[in-house]
Amino acid sequence: MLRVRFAPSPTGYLHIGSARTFIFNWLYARHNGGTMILRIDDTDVARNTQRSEDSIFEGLKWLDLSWDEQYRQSERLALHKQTAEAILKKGLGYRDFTPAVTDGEDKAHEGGAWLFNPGMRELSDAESERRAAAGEPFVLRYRVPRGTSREVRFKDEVYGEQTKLADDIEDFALLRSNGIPTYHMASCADDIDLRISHIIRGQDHLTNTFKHVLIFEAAGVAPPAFAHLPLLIAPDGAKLSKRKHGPVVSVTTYRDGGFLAHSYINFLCLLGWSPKDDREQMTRQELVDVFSFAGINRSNAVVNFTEQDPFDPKAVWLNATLIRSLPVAELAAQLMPFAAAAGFAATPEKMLALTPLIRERIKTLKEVAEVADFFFLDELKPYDKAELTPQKGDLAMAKTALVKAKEILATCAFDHDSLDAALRAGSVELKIKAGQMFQPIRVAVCGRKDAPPLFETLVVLGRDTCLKRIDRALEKLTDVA
RNA sequence: GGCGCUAUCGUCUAACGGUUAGGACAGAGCCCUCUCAAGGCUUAAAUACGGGUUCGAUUCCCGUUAGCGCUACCA
Repeated sequence: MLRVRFAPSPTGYLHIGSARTFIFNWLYARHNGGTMILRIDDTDVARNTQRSEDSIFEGLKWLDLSWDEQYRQSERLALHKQTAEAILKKGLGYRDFTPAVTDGEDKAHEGGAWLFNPGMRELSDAESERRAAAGEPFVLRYRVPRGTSREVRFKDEVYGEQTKLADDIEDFALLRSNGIPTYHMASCADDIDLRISHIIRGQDHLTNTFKHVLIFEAAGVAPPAFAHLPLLIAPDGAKLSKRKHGPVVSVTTYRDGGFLAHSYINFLCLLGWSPKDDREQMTRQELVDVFSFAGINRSNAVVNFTEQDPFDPKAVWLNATLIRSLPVAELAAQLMPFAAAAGFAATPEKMLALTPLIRERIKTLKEVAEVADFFFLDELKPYDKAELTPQKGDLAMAKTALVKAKEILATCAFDHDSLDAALRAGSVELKIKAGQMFQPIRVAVCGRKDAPPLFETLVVLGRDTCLKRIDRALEKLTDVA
């Protein structure tokens, strides 16, 4: 039975790299009909926060990818300790009574090679038991084979055969002096207990895997399959970090920026993985169908953001194309909360009417605020009357066009074709080009030159609003001859 | 420092010994057009460096360089 897990630790918000790890796990599980498990790795009591956990769930909820089972490591401590103690009993671990280094400054083995503490490693069982019984705090370490030329090995589904000399692996901790298991211990004990068959995670764990193989071995279990993912990095090559790169690394930044969850997923899939043909825009089902470890790359991928623009242009493009391909009703519904956030009194009916006019003009849902403002504003934002000037014309031409338009709009049937015909006829009558006729009207009703096609816009706006706005424009032109 | 991983256009990537090194985003130009978009077409842009192996290397091997990761009683 194929079982995979996503195991975030609640020490920060849901990170873009974690989101991709989650997605790849999900894709692999769904592709193979396996089980997707969410496990909250909260063994670092000091750094866990509720806020962080909330943000992880918030991000996962937005992604809208399901999981089948859920666990919390802090509720499974007994199992972890039990597994650690079994390792100690087998003689594969030992107690290290060296006091913890308290001040961060003294980073112990700076530059030097720290592999193990000989004195503690060789403590006799009797001595070790005696000191433990006396209540002396200790950290439980794995007794990594020394001087045996033993090689620890595993096959990574992405990086291939991996080997490392046991002599190069330090005696890592299993249990802290407060009795809480370390990440390595808790993670492996849970992976064993939850019968995880494939561990899919970031490449930052590639070298940790040798330790994990040792733990599985000590527990007498065959290790699962491993697939490490290339890391997501910043344009400067550095690892993505909250402190250095700010909110760009958070999943919710994309959500709040007006991205559709699926375009974000699609974008993330393209980072470090490829379907090996030239497809880039793929549906969820297509991704599930084609996903495999064979398509995963080995080199880190840059998330291309800048200080001015937090979003990768490719993600934006993917989002824009998905917005355009969505059924109008669905897009309109997605737009509603963003319109509300912009302070627009948007009704579903009105949104439905204007969505076809803006769908090709917005790259994110959030842009509804700038692109569709004139559909909602009672009073247009102030604009310079010079804006009313038609191409190759002047304000006088704008004025005559508007006067004519007012006359036409007052009586014309308010549908696309009638308006088209009447306004074009108007321009012929005035002996100006159609474009010169349309431009002043557009600016008068929209407040700017960049706007959706004119007739549809007029229809959605309605006769009253159009006439009122043309009047307002003409007021600006009272002193024009 | 030790150990490990990686290296194709600015970015994401394709080419699992033989290609004019392909696609996409971003850029530039043209077309379409009532503005803005969307769309269509065109264009510029890459195999880190040095050695091998081979009839032939982006591809295999070695070295150099660079980047990243691990080296915590963080995960």
